[in-house]
Amino acid sequence: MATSTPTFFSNTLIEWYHRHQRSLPWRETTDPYAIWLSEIILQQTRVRQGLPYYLKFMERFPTVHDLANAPEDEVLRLWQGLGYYSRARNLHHTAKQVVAEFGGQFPDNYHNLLQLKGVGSYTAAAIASFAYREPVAVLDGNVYRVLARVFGRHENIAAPSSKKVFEEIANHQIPVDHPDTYNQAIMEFGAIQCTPVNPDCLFCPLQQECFAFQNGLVNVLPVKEKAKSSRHRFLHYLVLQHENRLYLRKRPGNDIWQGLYDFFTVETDTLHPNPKRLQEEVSAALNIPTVALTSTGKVYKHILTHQKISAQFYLISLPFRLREETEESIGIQLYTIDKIEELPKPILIHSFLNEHFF
DNA sequence: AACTCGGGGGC
DNA sequence: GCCCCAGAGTT
Repeated sequence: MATSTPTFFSNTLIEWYHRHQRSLPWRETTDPYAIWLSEIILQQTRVRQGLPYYLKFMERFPTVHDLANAPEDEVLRLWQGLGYYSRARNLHHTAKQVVAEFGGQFPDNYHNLLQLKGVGSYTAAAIASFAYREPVAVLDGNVYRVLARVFGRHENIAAPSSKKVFEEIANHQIPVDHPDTYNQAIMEFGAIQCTPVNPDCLFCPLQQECFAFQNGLVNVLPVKEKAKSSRHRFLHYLVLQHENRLYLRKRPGNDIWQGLYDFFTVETDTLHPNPKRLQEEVSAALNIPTVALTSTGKVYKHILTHQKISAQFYLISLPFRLREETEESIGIQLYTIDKIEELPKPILIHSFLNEHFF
């Protein structure tokens, strides 16, 4: 596992880190709650994007108890715009678990941290090293890239099987005396110096040691298999308005945006489906007479990692309320505009509402 | 092992 | 457009 003696690699990174590190709030604490929160927020998220969310969460939920006591909708609303909303649901779940089962105390080692929902190998290593100085190496996108280049590893970093290769290298390099600083340093180095494109090799302290630089492979390493291309989806949002309220629904599981609110939706396989069929589907689902469907005209494009969404909105003013039975079967409910502002929503929906109602 | 889960920003 | 970001959970 971890070596007791520093290596040239770890020494160089730590020295570089002391000169180039950014000042970030979660580096000023050893509170496992604050560190855990920051690590969940920063999963697959750039520091610049996550930082304001961290500050908002710490202000609203200074302790794990505050977070545990909050309603899920409020947690999701604060998370709105950050994406990968399962992180927020798991965050809330784990906060409640830590309070209910562990008396508000976070597990204090890598193995036990791994048991928490939303805490995988990366996050467990991060918390263990930053909060408790346990010598376990973090392995994130930055680390993969730095190790692949410096040590000349050609394994496909997208393949789960290559994880142990990099784990072994990283755990061989981590110094037991400063595991926290080392982990911070290698990630910071990847984020600032050894960037995915146009890394700053000219002023790199590892230039002489770096396999990729010495062999002209900086633009080849790390090897990463390209992801499958995404699918197109065409969503038709029915904005049903009754007096001063709109019908919204909380999105169910097994699809994007679980737990967030949007409108009654008809999904088609083309951008411009047969208008008559669309109308028939709507009137049947809502149990109302056929109404003219005229979209607001704009097609909202929304790009996700695995999906390209084209959304259209149809404003419909209902002179009556839907039958309760219909509301329940579709899962929609009337909300005032003020209440809707408070609900967690996909950015797509938030953008639409901003242009028409807020 | 493959798939899915957001949204933003650099180039 | 394409790439990647302080990854994790599910199947």
